[in-house]
Amino acid sequence: MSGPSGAERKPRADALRNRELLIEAAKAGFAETGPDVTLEEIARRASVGIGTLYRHFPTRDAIVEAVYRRELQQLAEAATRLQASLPAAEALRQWMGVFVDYIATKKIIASALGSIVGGASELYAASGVLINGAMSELVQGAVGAGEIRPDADPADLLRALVGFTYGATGPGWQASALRLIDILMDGLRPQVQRRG
Amino acid sequence: MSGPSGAERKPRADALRNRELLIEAAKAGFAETGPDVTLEEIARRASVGIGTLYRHFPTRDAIVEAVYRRELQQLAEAATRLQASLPAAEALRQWMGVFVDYIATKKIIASALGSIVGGASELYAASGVLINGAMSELVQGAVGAGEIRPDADPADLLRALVGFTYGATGPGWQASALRLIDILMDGLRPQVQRRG
DNA sequence: TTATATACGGAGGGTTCCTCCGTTTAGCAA
DNA sequence: TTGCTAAACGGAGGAACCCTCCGTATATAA
Repeated sequence: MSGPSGAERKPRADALRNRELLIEAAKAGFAETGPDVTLEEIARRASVGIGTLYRHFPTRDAIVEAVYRRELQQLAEAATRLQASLPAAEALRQWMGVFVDYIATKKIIASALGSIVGGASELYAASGVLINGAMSELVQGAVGAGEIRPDADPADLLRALVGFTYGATGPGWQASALRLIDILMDGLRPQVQRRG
Repeated sequence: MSGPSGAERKPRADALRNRELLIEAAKAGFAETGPDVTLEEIARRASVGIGTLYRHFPTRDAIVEAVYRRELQQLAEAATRLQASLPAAEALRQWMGVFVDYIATKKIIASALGSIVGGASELYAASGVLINGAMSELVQGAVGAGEIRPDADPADLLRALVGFTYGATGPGWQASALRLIDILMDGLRPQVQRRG
């Protein structure tokens, strides 16, 4: 399935089509039913057999990753746009707000997000690179501009940001997350002879 | 099982004993095997039948809550002690550090912690009161002493703190959480005519 | 058109959760 | 101490979900 290289054939059209149906079905299933939607339900929504689902995605995590890699691509692109149009620290702040809005809108599964950011799993490496890279760019820009403290670690901040979205089910979580971003940004201001 | 009130009998000694065995077995099972330890395994460890486990704890969440209510009691008590011996903002900082250490040592299950703090579920109401109460006391003390900004919301800070422990499996998560607490505390300092 | 590799669907088995019912046992009253 | 009965027990069996394997279908290349 990696393209025609020598003796290999290109994937059949029906397989490509079914894979796409499964990703769309999974995306809808997670959004409507939640993280515990059964794989049988996803297969049913895609009008394919359960064996087909497993053939394309050997584990539940595999289909989760496929669904969210696309979503996270858009977040990474937002970072680039914000950086091009705003002062560095303000771009960082705005991006974090976009992140929170995005999580709220797309209802990304908490455990998947943790794995994507944690980076311990090979499966989520591609998604992890996108989102970790975006945060790194933003932080480096703000540090370079002298707008946030130089000891700010992008990985720390991404963990915090993901943590602010954690439990994204309560009624006021979004407003709470945005308030926390404000406090965090205040804490990131360059220190003026505080504690050495 | 709520004590002798009128015609009701007090619980039998064997039931009380088995309930205790189940809680201890669950605690050990979560710590050794992780959040996915089977209920059959917990029953086996406690040397009781699976029906007995269900009789005492109708759902997995019920036994999780019972295990962790005790753990969280100790965290709540730590807040009281720290408040009695340290300046207000320093007590808050230290308590958050103790919280992180506690999560690391006891390996509290992330989803349970989220539910305890979120407060949406009746099941976790007792545990939630403990931990939300502790944070409220600490924040009120620090606000009253003029050591942190008056708009600091205890529920926000608790969400942040829990979020910092999220994904508490990576190699450097603990140090990262402690760094984030530092940044958060910096952000909580009373504002000096910054943004109005 | 033919041959063959790719891809399919779903039956069946494994695991875990959960209930129900026959049996046991603890506690209370006489 | 004895008898009664409600509380509590254990585990068999069924449901739900995950996962694999194999007979069949189908897309693609020659």
